[in-house]
Amino acid sequence: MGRWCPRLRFVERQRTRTLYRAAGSLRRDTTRRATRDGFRPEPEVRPVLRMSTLFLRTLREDPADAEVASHRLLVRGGYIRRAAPGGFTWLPLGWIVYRNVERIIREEMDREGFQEVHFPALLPKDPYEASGRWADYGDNLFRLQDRKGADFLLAPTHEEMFTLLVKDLYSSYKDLPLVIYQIQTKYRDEARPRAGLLRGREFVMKDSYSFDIDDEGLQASYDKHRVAYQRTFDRLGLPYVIVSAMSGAMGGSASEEFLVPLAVGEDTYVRCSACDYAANTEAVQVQPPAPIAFDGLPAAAVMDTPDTPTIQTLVDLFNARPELRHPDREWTAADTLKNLVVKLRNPDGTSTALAIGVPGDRDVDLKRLEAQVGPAEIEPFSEEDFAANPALAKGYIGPGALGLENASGIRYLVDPRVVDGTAWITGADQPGQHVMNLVMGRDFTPDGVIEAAEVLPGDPCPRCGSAMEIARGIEMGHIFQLGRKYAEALGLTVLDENGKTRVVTMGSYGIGVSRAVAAIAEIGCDDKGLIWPREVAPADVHIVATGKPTDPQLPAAEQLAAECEAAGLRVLLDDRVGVSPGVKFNDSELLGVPTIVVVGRGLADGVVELKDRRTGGRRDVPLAEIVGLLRDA
RNA sequence: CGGGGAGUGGCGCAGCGGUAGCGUUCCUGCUUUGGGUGCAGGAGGUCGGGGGUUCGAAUCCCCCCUCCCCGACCA
Repeated sequence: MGRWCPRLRFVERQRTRTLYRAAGSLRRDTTRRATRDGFRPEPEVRPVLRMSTLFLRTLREDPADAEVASHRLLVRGGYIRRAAPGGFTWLPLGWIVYRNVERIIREEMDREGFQEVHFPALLPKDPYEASGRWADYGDNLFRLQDRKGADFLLAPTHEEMFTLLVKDLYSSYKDLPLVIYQIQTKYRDEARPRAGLLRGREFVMKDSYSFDIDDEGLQASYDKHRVAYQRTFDRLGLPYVIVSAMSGAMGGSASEEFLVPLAVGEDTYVRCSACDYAANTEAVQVQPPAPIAFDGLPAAAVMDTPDTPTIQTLVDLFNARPELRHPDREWTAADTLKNLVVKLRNPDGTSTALAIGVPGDRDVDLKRLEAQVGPAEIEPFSEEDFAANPALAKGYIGPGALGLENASGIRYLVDPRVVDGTAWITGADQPGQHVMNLVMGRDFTPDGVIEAAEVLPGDPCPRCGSAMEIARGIEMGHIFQLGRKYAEALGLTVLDENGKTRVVTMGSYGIGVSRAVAAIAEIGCDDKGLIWPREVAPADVHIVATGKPTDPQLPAAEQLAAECEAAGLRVLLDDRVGVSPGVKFNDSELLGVPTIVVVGRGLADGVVELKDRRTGGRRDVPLAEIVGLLRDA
């Protein structure tokens, strides 16, 4: 890393940019890339994009197979085109937008001193076999064979390759810390690709990996990414919520997701209405209530409760029968303890039964459960399984039979709300019988606690106790302290200052690049079309020439476009002849360049119309002032 | 992988045993030029694929593929 100092380079870049801008010879956000030899500016002037020759066809109607706004509008606006199940072709405008997004991400990575590399997407099986992921990844992994029958895969992420690369080249603590990243096409054989770019089987991801000697170093690398991601999403114009995520069985500790709040998103998260707590539902930790003393609690009693197969019928029965009624109030589902038995399919192919007890007013959330028991997968407990375990009375299962020490021998875990001294109505392990006043800690003792009950709106925040709300979002980024799992599996060690071998600790950090394009489109659009933030837009200004082919508007627009180009602005010029103004206006709104200039009937008075795509606001501006206005905008 | 819907010119749709249609797009000519202008002429389709039934299949039957929506999984 020695000689190359990105931080310094960045400062230098800023300075040069200011100079260029002052000279009016550089477009505002010109792309400049870091290389070992210094900064190499791209061509300083981008030629005007002319709609008369642009490889573009906008559609008058929505494509029928597109549901979400971003998919609909990106196809209709001629940005992308479906080419394969879960795969899209980028057309010229789309590719410009895509590269802008990529550039912003790259700049923010480089700014932190992270270094870019590039792996193949097509990889041999061996490293993934060594890490165990060849088996663990399951059907989502694209697998193929070469002509000799050797196994390959199309990489879904590159932890193994990064780990091996560093192992290849580095062997001393002096080489660390290190962060390297790539922007790569990734492949996942999604069961259901959908929503256009939001979830494809081929997509582009920026993934970076940090390598540190100790936990403090890992934390520092993690924090750097956190900050870099915040800056990146700000520049992309994407609102986001940072939520705690499950690091689960992956062996990591800290893990956070950057979610863009969108109803079309597939991630459910909770957010506190009072404090800044936010978490993926899988990661929500319930705050257990205080235990209750056993003194004075009535004794448990078994009751005949025929025809009560559901929680609701059970509660109704208890409220209806005088001898079962609660002395002070109506019974509710929250007074019951619901017990569910599932089968865990372990990665090694074996199965274990697991029983879960949750308050009867909520269901078991299979996603939360799976996050807790991963990498095992959940299967329903079948009729045959019930038959094989006679201690279980289906529909009347209770703590009396559950537990490693009890008749069923099935491990029994309960919700954190089930604390010592709480009394429950629950199954009595005999058909048609329930037990009431069964007290936790006195009458039964489960094998442990599990976070598997569903999270409901209004549940108390684990941090401050205020009511939480539930929202949907799309995962745009994930930062994750991997720890030593991959380094251990693949033997990545370095010598420390005492000459002792140390296993390196790692972090992995991803941003969905192609997904970001869709998310930005989704966030910004309206019923007329797309609205890009300026930095990712395909142009700074969309100049529309109206009037007959022989009118002065077209030459005036050409002239204006040339002046803008010279001033460093990126221009999209609608110079199509014989296209009516209505069509041009509609296209300009569909395409979503943030600023639109109409060279039209005001030209006779020396003015053009300046339109803001987002607000719809428009005003006449003297032709002579327009370039300055745009440049300073 | 379960449940539901659908595949017919670039796009949107109709046709549901008897010669493949409409709108839009595209091409030509005229017309129009501040919100998808009007008129006329034209181009463009292995009716998702394969098998079967039938004198005859876009249409009926079987298998497969693909797309969309809701669930189970992921940036």
